[in-house]
Amino acid sequence: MAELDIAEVAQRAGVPASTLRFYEEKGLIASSGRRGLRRQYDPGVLERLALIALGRTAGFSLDEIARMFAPDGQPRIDRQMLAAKAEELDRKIRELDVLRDSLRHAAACPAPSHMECPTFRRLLKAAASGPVAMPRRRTPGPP
Amino acid sequence: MAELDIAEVAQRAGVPASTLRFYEEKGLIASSGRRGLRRQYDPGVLERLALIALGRTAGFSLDEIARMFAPDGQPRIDRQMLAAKAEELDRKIRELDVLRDSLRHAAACPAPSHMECPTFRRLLKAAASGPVAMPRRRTPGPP
DNA sequence: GTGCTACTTCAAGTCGACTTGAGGTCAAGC
DNA sequence: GCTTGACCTCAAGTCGACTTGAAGTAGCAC
Repeated sequence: MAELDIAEVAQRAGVPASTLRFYEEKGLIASSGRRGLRRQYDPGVLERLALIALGRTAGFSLDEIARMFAPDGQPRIDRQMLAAKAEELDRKIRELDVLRDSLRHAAACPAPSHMECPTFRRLLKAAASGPVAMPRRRTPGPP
Repeated sequence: MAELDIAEVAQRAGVPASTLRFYEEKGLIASSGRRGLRRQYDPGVLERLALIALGRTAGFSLDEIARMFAPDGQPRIDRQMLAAKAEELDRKIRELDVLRDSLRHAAACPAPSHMECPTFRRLLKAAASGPVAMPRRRTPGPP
């Protein structure tokens, strides 16, 4: 039989079981049944979890991802949305490119203080005028 | 006289006054005095706020940024830290590059369902094996 | 001197994605 | 049959960066 125990899904998908329960509560995944208390999953859940991980990586929220599944569970991904996200990502990448180069310069800059480095000052001006949203990192941390 | 009122600093720096108070509480900025109750700022605070914005953009936390100022208020930025952040940023950029390209492909892909597109499936596998931390957006929102 | 209004303080609330803790249950091994 | 341990539920907590709300106050115009 092909049913997977929650522990196995957790292990294979690389997420804690608590996350699986949380996703279920949010309607992102479904368990195919129970053995006693324990959730059993259809192997297809792994693909679905991969899809969720992908969506998260692309910057979609869990709610947005939830909307990407048709009621029957089939992914129903709006191509326009993907294209829009790709463009958004592209803009962000460009910004990060500039930032990375500037950081590198600042790191290598021979000016005695960063405030005396023209490149650094230019960076500052840019930062002052065009703030970019930047992230927190996901740090699940140890038990 | 060159003192700026909190409202003016807020306006010029493009952040709400509440943020300035919050930053002060965190020790990131300091007001130069008061006129009555109202905070007055030295114009240098604008540069400092730009520095903070820059740091945020680069992915530093407020606490990390706080540590980038010497007790005398002068920025004291560790070049090694900058270089490390630049490398971190570079890795992230590469990941996002791949992701963007894949999203674009998926958006343009002629397969009837995404699950039948080989590129999409490859993407999925990658997402499943190497999860990437991705951000929340800063959405200050309307009053 | 009175009002208006933009500031002030301080505590508490928000957002998203989970995690943690307390107390309970059950399949399996001995 | 009893223990063990991994799962269960449900509520509450966490993290970071702020925002919001209530209640108070001072500078300025009149």
